[in-house]
Amino acid sequence: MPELPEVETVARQLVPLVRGRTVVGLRVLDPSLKHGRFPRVAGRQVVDVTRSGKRVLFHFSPCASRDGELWLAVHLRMTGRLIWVDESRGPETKHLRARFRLDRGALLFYDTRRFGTFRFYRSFEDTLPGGVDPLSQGLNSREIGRMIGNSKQNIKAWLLRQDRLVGLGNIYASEILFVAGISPLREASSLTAVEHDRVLRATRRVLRRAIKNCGTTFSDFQDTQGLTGSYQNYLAVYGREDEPCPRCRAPVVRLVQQQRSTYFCAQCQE
DNA sequence: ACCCTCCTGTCA
DNA sequence: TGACAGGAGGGT
Repeated sequence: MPELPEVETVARQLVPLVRGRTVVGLRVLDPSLKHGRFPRVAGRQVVDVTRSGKRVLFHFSPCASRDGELWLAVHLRMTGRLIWVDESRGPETKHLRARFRLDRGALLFYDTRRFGTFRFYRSFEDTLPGGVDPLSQGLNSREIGRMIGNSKQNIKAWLLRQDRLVGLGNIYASEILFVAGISPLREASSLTAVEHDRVLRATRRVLRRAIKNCGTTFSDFQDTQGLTGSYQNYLAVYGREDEPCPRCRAPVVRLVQQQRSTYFCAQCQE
């Protein structure tokens, strides 16, 4: 469940569960999730859990007698899930890829498709994503226009880039363009200043509402600690091919851009 | 600025 | 059996 609102939801839900606890150990069951060097994490405390782009960022205190602080970025990709269990007895082991044991309880990482990654960092600066968080203060529509520049990409593909805006994925890109009333087929550089403003406003409106609803959850598994979003009930166009557009009742169109589905209303979005 | 691939599962 | 799935890095 991996776009900005889902990752934000995961991070927020983990804070009260793991903050202040001491790590007993980390066991990696699937070596392919390891990226970069893996320092020793046992004995450190979890200082905080936040979101960095689409990654869940764990901040660890220094070890008693070792070097400095440590950060771990967990990227859930398509199917990664972080599940908290109080008793480590008898949890589901299918697709279990890593296990964090804390002083009480454990944090389990499940990932069916095994695209997820763990990456450790020695400094906070190194964890910073390449793009701008769309919910960050200070971002304005002029900056959107500047980032788009003369990009020849279609605006849907541009929104999916993580080196400009971070956090948008396939669901929210379609939803944002619907709210903004802009066709996903438009060349990014063709957007006007007014449309840059509509894109930014739509982005923030959609993301905030999705976060308020704990994100979008398709599969009907319920995560141990209530990681079940409800925003799927509010999706205007995503996954709704041939259903009536909520604004004009014309059938929602599905098309493929960059090998990924895009949904939009050909009547309302120009 | 694309297309493919990584991996596993589900559904028509 | 083939299309498709919330992602992104690598190659052309």
